[in-house]
Amino acid sequence: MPNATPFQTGLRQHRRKLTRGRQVILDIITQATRHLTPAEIYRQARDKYPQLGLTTVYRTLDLLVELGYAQRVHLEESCHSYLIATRAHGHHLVCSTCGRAEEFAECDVNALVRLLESRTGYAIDAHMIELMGKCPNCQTKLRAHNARKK
Amino acid sequence: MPNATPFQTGLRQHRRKLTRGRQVILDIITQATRHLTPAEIYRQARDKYPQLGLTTVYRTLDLLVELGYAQRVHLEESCHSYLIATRAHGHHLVCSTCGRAEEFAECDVNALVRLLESRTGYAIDAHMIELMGKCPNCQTKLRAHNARKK
DNA sequence: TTTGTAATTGAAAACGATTTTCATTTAGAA
DNA sequence: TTCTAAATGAAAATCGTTTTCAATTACAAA
Ligand SMILES: [Mn+2]
Ligand SMILES: [Mn+2]
Ligand SMILES: [Zn+2]
Ligand SMILES: [Zn+2]
Repeated sequence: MPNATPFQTGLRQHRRKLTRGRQVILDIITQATRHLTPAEIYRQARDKYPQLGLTTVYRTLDLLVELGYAQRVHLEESCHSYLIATRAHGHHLVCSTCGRAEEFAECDVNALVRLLESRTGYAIDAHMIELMGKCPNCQTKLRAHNARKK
Repeated sequence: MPNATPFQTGLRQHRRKLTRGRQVILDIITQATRHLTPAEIYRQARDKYPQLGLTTVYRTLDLLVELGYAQRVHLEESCHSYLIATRAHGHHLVCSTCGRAEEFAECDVNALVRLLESRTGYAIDAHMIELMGKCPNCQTKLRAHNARKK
């Protein structure tokens, strides 16, 4: 099997199949210079492959992320949770198990901002920094749970 | 008018009214140690104020964010756009006008992570960093547009 | 206190994004 | 070529959010 693409190889390793829809979708996000929503990808994909279903677009994007061929971008709008505001400029450290959150103000992005502005020409005016982990409580519970299981 | 709360004062300054629903919602997120979705807030609020509508919860949260009494947290799940993955560990600088994105790998969070781990006891295992700004193209267009308007 | 009015409300419907279901098709190993 | 697990598309269900609208309410002004 000569000339297998990395995508073909990756799929085979995970016992997944290469289909026309998957190839078309990967091609689209490969060529894009901007982030695309599932609906946008669906519209573009149907030009090349009209019978493609939107469901398959969602499933394929999940697969591409899982296999590392695509990544998600988080945008400002929609799908939020809310926390009381205690500082003007706050970022959060959120427990991925229970949702508990600690606020922090330290964020030293100036050096990074300057570097990227000169590299890309963008005028950077905002940033989003969030850290995820396990809170002390959840760590304790998890340890107890693991001990019991042993 | 003695003893006005900061919330009452803030509302009056913006010519908004203090209602029972608004007070209940602010109380809930004030007492919470975790982030809460609109649906979660709605459920809790109805214990204290059964006739409250979910619509009002959404409207109130927008208001609280606008006035600076609440802030939004972005979570891992739902509401994404997608980009091709070109690096194992990539963050993005996204143009807020056209959506164009540049990937970058520099992210120096180790010092921050250590500081916060010792301060909070969390075991930090992930982070989300995204920068927003205007790409060179959009800056040019914007400048041209402003010049024409003058 | 009463009045006037803009702000606010809740119910219902509309909306948009995402997921589930299920019968059918298909990629690719054997 | 055969066989089967994987994948598919259409439709319906589900979920979060917004819009609409007539009724209510907070509160400034009289
Ligand atoms: Mn910051
Ligand atoms: Mn990083
Ligand atoms: Zn926790
Ligand atoms: Zn742009």
